[in-house]
Amino acid sequence: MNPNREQKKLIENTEGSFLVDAGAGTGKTFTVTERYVEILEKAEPKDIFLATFTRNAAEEMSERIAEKSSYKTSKIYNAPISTFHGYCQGLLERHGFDTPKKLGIKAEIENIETLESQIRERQYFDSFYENFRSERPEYFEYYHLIQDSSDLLSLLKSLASRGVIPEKDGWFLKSEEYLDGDFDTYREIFRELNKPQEGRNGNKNQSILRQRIYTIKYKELPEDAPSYSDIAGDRGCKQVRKDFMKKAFKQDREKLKEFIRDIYFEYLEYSLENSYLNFGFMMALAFVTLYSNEEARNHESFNYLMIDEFQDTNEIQLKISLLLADRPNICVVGDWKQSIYSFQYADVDNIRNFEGRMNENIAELNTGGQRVSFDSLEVEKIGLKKNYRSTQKILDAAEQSFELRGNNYERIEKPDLVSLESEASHEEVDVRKLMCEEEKENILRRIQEIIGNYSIEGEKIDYSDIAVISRTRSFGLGLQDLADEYGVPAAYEGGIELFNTSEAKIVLAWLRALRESRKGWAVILERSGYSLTQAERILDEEKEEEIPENLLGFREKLKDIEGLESQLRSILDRYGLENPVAEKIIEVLTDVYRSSFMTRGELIRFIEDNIEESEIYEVDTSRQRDCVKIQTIHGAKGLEYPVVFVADVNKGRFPSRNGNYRPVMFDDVIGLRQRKVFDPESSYVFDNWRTEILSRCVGSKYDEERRLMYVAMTRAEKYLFVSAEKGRESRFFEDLELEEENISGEPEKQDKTGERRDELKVERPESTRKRLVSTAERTDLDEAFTDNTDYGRKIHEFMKDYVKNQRRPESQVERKISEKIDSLSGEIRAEVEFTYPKDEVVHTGRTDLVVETEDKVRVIDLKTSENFREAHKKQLKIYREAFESITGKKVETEIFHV
DNA sequence: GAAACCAGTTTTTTT
DNA sequence: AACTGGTTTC
Repeated sequence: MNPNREQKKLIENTEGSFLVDAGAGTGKTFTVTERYVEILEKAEPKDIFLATFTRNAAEEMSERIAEKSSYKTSKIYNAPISTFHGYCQGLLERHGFDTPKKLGIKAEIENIETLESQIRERQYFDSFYENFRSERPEYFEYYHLIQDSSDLLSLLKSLASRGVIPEKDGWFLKSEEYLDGDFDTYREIFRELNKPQEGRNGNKNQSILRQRIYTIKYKELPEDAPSYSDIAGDRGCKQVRKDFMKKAFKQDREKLKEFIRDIYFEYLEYSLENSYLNFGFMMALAFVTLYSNEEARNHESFNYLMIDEFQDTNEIQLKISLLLADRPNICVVGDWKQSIYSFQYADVDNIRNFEGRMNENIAELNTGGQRVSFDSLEVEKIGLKKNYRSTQKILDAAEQSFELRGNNYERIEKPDLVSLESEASHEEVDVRKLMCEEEKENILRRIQEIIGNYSIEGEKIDYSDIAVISRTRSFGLGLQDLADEYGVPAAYEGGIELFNTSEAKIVLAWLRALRESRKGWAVILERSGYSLTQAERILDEEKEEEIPENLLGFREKLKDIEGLESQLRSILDRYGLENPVAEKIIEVLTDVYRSSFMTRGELIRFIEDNIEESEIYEVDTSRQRDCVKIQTIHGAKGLEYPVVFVADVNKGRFPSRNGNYRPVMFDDVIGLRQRKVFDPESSYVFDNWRTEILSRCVGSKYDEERRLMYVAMTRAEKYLFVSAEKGRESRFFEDLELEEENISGEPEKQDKTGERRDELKVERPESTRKRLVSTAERTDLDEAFTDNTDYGRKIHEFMKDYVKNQRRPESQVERKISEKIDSLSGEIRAEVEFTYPKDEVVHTGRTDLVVETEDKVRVIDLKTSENFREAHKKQLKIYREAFESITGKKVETEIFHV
C-alpha cells in the first residue's frame, strides 16, 4: 500500500505540530503507524508517546508498528503506546505519591484501585454523601434541590474532565474562572439568538431565543421573579428584552461554588483515603502531578507526541499532553465530524479549536514558571480527504447529516467541512431510504432479498457482509428476537443489561428463595403459571404446602448442590435457558462471588444493584459465523460493512430527545449554575428563571446526533439503507434527501439450518477494531469458544493436566500456558485448596498454581477475563494473606491472563 | 399568518 | 422537560 499525497506529507513531516483532519475511511491507522515507523529512524520507541482511545486500538497500533519496524516486538509492546487512562495510571504510580498534598489532602497515592464499575462508585459516593449531609447542615438548601446523588457525581466528573480541581481552601489554578463562565461569549450567543427572524415579505418574526423562552410561562417561579411578559415583552414583540441578557447572567453564585468545592474536595479526599479513583479523578491527579512536580515532568517527557481519535479527548487530556511534550512537536489526528462521546465528557472544541485551545492552556500553565517547554504552538493543518471505503453516493449522502434538523423549528447552517472523495474501486450501487409500517420485518425482508439477488463485483453477498445499526440498544435487541423468529441468522453485538434479562431474574428469584425469601417465591410461582394474586395469597398465608411439590423439591435439590456454578447451571437448565446470556450470567456471578469472597446476601445485593443501575455487560454472540451484525452506532464506530442499514430513524429515538436535565449544571460558557432555588420561607423549590434563560442560549443538542448520523452512514461501503417506520419518521429521516423505497412485505420464514453457507465470501477489509488476537489464534479460539465458561474450564483443566505431565499443548492458548509453567522453578502444584480463618470469617479457596521454593511462595491465578480486575486484586490479596499465614514464607501473587 | 395555547407522548450512547 | 401537532387568538 502506497500513501497518497496528503498521507505522505504527514508521514514525512515528523518535525513540528500538526492537526490532521482524518475523515472516515481515509487510512488513518495506516498513516499514523507509518509516521511512527518513520520517527523510529531517528528516535527510540520510548521517546514517542502515542495515545489512543481504546485499549484495543493501542494493541492494534503496537501490532502494526511491530510488523513494520525492525524493532523487537517486545520493545514496541513496552513503548508508551496506550490510552490516556492507562498511561496516567502508570504515571500516578511512579510519581503520584505526594500529589494529594499539593491540593491539601493528607492521603497518599499508593496501591490505588481504578474504579471502572459505575455501581461500586455509586455505592461509595452514596455512603460518602449521606455522611456529608449530616455533617454539613449549612448546605441544606442544596439537599432539597438535588434528589438524585448521581447528578452530583456526574457533575464532579465533568468538572474533573475540564481540569476544574478543588483545593482545601479554594480552587486549583484558574478553576474558579471556569466556574464563573465566559460572559463575552455568552453575550455574543445571546445577541445572535435574539435577532428577529426573517418572515414573509420582509416581515420580522420573533427571535429564536424568544420562541425558546416561551415555556418559562409554565415554570414555577418565586414571587419576585420577572414574568414571561417582563422578559419577552408583550404579544407581537420580536425579541427578548435586552437588559435580561445581563440580568440572567448576573447571579451570586458564591454559596453554590462553595458547596460544590466542599463536596468535590471531600469526596476526592474520601476516595483517596479508601484507595480508589474513578477515571476522571485519576486524570485530574495525573495533571496535578505533572503540573506541580518538576521531577515528574522531566522524567515523563517525550520528543514526539501523537494522539489518535483526538475528537474524543477532553480538556484535561489536552493539558496533560502539553506537560508531556518536550518541545512543540505534537501531532493530533481525528475527525470532529465523528465526535460522539460527549457523554463521556469528550469535548469537540479540542479539535475544532485546537490551536487556540493549546495556546490558551500554554499561557495558563506557564504563568509563574515554565512548565510547558515552549511558549506557543504553531499548528499546520493537514486534511486526509481520499476515502477508500465508500462509494461517492454514500459519502454525499452522509454529508447531508449536517443539514438535518432535529426538530421543526431548528435552523441550521451547514458547517465548514472537507468533503471526502471516494477512491473506492467498487461500482456505484444503492443508497435508499426505506419506509414501512413494520420496520423490523421490512429490514429482514430486505436482507433476504439482498442475500438472494445482490452481488458485489460478481460475488454474492453473505449475511456477514450486512450490518444493521441503530441509535439505541433496544431496537437492536428487538430486531435480534425477530430475526430469530424468522430464522434470519443475526447476532446482536455489544453490551446488554445483563441482569435485566429474564434469565437473570429467575436466577435472582431462586437465590432469594434459597434464603427463604418471599420475594423470590413470588417470581418463581408467577413463572410457573400462577397469577400474582394467587402467588401473594399463598405467600401471605404462609402456606408453604400450597407451593407445588416439584418447586419445593427443586429447592431441596439446589440446597444439596455444592458450588455456586453448579447451582446456577441447574437453575438455568430447569428453565431450558442455555444461551450466551445465561453463560455470561454464570461467568459474572461465579467470578465476582469467588474473587471478592462475598456472602450469598452480598451476591444478591450485587444483582439488585446491577438491575437498578442497568449495568451493561458485553455478551459475545458472534460465534455464529455467517450472520448479520446488529450494533449501536457507538458500537459500530471504526468498523465498516459492504451493506449497512441505519435503522430506527424514528421520532424520539434518532435523534434522541435526551433530557439533559440536571439540578446543578456546568457549561463552558455560562459556568456553574443551579436550575432550581430553594425558598426557606415556604420550604418550596422554585425554578430558577435566570438559568432557564441561560440554558436556552447554550448547547445545540442535535449537533452530536447529526455527527452520529454521519458516523452511521459512513460505515457503509456499497449499499446504504436508512430506515424508519411509516408515521413515526423523525425530522432527520424527513430531511434526508434520498431515493425512497416504499414496498411493504413480510420476510419469509427460513430454516436456520438452511443457511446458505456455500456462497462465496466477499473479502472484507480489515476492521479497525477487535483485533486482539491474530488470525492464527482466532481459529483456535473459535474452537475453544463454544462458550465462555466452558473455555475457562477447559483451560484450567489443561493447566492441571500439564502440571501433572499428562498432556501436551495443542492450541495457541495451551502453548502459552505450557510456556508459562515451563518458565517456573520450584515445586509446582495446581489447584491447591486452602482454608484460612480471618476475623470472624473462614475463607476457603482454590488457587490455580502455587510455586514453592525454599524462601518464598508464588501464587498464580489464571484469568480469562479482564472485566473484574479489581475483584481479582482483592482475591489475590486474600490468597497472599492466607498463604503467608499458612507457610510463613514471603508470598508473591500474580494474575496470568489467557 | 404568526403567536399563543393545549393536550398528549416519550425519555440514549459506554472507554 | 421538551417535544409534536393540533386549535384558537390576535
